[in-house]
Amino acid sequence: MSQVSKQMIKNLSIDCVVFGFENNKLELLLIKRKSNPSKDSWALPGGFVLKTETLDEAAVRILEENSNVKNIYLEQVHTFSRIDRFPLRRVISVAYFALIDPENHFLKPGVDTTDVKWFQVNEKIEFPFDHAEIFQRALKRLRQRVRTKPIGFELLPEKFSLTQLQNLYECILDENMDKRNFRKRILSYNMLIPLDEYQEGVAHRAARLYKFDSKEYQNFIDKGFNFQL
Amino acid sequence: MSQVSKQMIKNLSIDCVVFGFENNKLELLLIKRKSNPSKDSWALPGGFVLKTETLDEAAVRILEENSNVKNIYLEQVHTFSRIDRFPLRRVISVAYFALIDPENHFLKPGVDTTDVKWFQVNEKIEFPFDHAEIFQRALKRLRQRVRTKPIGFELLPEKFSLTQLQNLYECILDENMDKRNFRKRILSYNMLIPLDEYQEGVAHRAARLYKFDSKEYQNFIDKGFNFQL
DNA sequence: TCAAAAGTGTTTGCAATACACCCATGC
DNA sequence: GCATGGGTGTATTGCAAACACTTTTGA
Repeated sequence: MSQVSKQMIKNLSIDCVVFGFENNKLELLLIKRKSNPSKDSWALPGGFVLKTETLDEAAVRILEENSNVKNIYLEQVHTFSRIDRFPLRRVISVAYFALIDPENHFLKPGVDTTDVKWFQVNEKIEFPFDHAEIFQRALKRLRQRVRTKPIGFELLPEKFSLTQLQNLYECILDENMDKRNFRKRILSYNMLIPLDEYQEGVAHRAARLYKFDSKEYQNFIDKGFNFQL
Repeated sequence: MSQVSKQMIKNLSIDCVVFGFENNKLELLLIKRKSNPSKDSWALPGGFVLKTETLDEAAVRILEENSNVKNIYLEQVHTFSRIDRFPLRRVISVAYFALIDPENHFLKPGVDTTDVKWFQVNEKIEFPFDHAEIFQRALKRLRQRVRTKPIGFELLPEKFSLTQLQNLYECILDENMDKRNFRKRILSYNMLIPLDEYQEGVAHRAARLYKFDSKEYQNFIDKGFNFQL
């Protein structure tokens, strides 16, 4: 521990806003803090940057240490610097955001964590510190992202129905979309590969499943597009 | 100086990417460094954050101290953290960007600065440290900004012609636009107030001058729009 | 009268929207 | 056979794009 703290940059931390999608709801990954300040409250996974790593590297490490979530892409959002944002001393925090499929990640509390859990984004969450602000900022980024880059690959299971994808968009943007127009648009990108597989065990006509064409998907990540409603 | 350095957060700095528009060219404000490292090279105005200020406050202070440019709006862009980005020790730097009208700001070198000057963005600039990367990131942000929010108020004189405004857009995006379509589009926002004033002393038909309707301008800043070509 | 930039409208095509009914499945 | 969600096509509208000539002014 003394060795670890020697390497830490004590005034610089990372907070991770990790979004998931499950049961047709947008979710957020939170950890329960083992120690003070704000012991026992549910907070964004976070920690201090080490002298030997970049911020991107720190974000990946910290998320894994807190929650066991690994091998994901984290993107820097904003750096928060309110003077009293952390009660013990001046700490500036760099926020990262990520999208993952909850099904694919086994959660395990880390060293300074007593629990890790998914929360629905639309339930009221009492955040400690300035985490409410950080979360809002990340959500805003997500909403902007969904309009300009394809999304879903990271949030959905490998095989999914168009309705699932539409639900994801509707959850993120918090608005309803026309089914026919949505399908027309999303299929026109040629980013989805229709499979010869269908939903099973549902009490209605089974939906066709699709997967992403990762080449085309990547292509649109690079080029961007303009997805309206 | 010892008092000042006591207050400094020595591992956290700000770098400012300040854009201007003059003679139909997009410009960048650089300072000439008085001391090592990279003494005498032209660099982004920067400095260290104080313990008593937020990042936004630091950016404003640092830009003024470096260049005398004041009373402007600076927006956070990204935080840079390459481990060897600063040669003397580990320093993380938060980049800010701003848009100003060069005519409205009298430049004056600051304490650690021997000179301040506008450079054209399309000339090759040899940046020290990771300033090339920071600059590129800010330019990208500017290009994205120009598509989604009105721009120009901060970069142009109070009264300007539509051609000037179009030139600004063309410089930022580095592409040519159709004059009629540009005018149609920009006027349709009802963001410009036509004046009963015209260019003077030009060897051709004098262009009508306009100014921004600051209420509508602000409205579009808040709502955003989608400006294509 | 010439050069140089200002100013102005119309047509065309594509893409966004709105909209309603039949289909397959499990119970 | 009914409830549940899956799946499909067309007509309309509005916006983006392409495009060329006349006007004004100073030199």
